[in-house]
Amino acid sequence: MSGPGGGGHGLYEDHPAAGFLPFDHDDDVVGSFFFGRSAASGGAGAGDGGDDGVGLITPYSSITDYLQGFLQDPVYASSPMGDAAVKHETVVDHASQAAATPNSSVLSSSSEAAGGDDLRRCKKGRRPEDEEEIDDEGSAVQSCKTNKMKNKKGEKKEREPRVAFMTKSEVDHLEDGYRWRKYGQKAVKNSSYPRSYYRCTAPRCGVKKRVERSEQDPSMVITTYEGQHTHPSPVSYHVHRQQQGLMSARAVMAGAGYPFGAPPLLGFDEALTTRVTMNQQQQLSFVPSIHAARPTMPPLHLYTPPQQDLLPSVTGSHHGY
DNA sequence: CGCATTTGACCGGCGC
DNA sequence: GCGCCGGTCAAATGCG
Repeated sequence: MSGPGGGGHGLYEDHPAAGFLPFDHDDDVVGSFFFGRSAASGGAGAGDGGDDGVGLITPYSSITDYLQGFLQDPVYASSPMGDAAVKHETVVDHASQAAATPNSSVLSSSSEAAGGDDLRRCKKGRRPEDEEEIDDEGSAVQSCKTNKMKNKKGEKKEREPRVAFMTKSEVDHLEDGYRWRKYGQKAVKNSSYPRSYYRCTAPRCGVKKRVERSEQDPSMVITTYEGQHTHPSPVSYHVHRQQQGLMSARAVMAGAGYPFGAPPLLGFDEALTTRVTMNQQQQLSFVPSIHAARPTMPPLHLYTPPQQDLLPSVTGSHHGY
């Protein structure tokens, strides 16, 4: 295979662009950027000035919230980067709201709030010819990677907005309320941990996510979402099976004036608690937030729900719903 | 049996 | 131009 596996220059240690990293290009950067920033600056994005590319997103209580909120939020979707080819990165520290989401943080980037979710499914490789596929909705789908990477004018294709979460977890694949199918795994450079590739199993939903462990802190899982779900989270079904704990948690969110309304779903949080429930021994190492790891994170405008037991006891099946 | 995962191969982008 | 590397495909395999 082409698996590089080891060696190389330390992206994590000394990425040249510490202040502003082209997030959309290499997710190794996620870790690098994140830690670099947190360690280097209390603000101003660790960098050579002028770079206000790094901002703080407010209040999302979970990955699910991001998936359904951030990616659709016009404010961030159309984003400050305007038409420039510049990428915009955003950081949210979910650890600050430890109670609600004990240990996840977020990075995000969008290269242009491009929505095109029709760039999926590209029969690359053994494809004998460059045929064009028609997807279920009748729209032409570029069927090869070449086309996927470039638009008709030969320009580089714009990547879909991406959001990365760092979560302290012992399991790699965090439940977030959606169903995912793993379609690949690769060893990544400068990391002893492989990166797994998942795609949403829902028909016509081109959302992908990548999961990898932080080389610097193996207890941290970096989950990068790309794209936007075109369907509601199947976890809603699961929610119905929840005890009031979770439901009340949602109520709290709503009642507290949650900026985008109560999170449609609490899939991720749910997953967290689910996992804890499933494997008690994980609980001890799972709970501590990443606060300790990143003490210099600036204060964020984070939503902190009126405290209650936001971690309902959940009887979880391991599946998303 | 159907679906998910594993895994080696392949392709394109990009840096040198 | 070449090689490295990330990303994806798809056959094989595993599992419920």
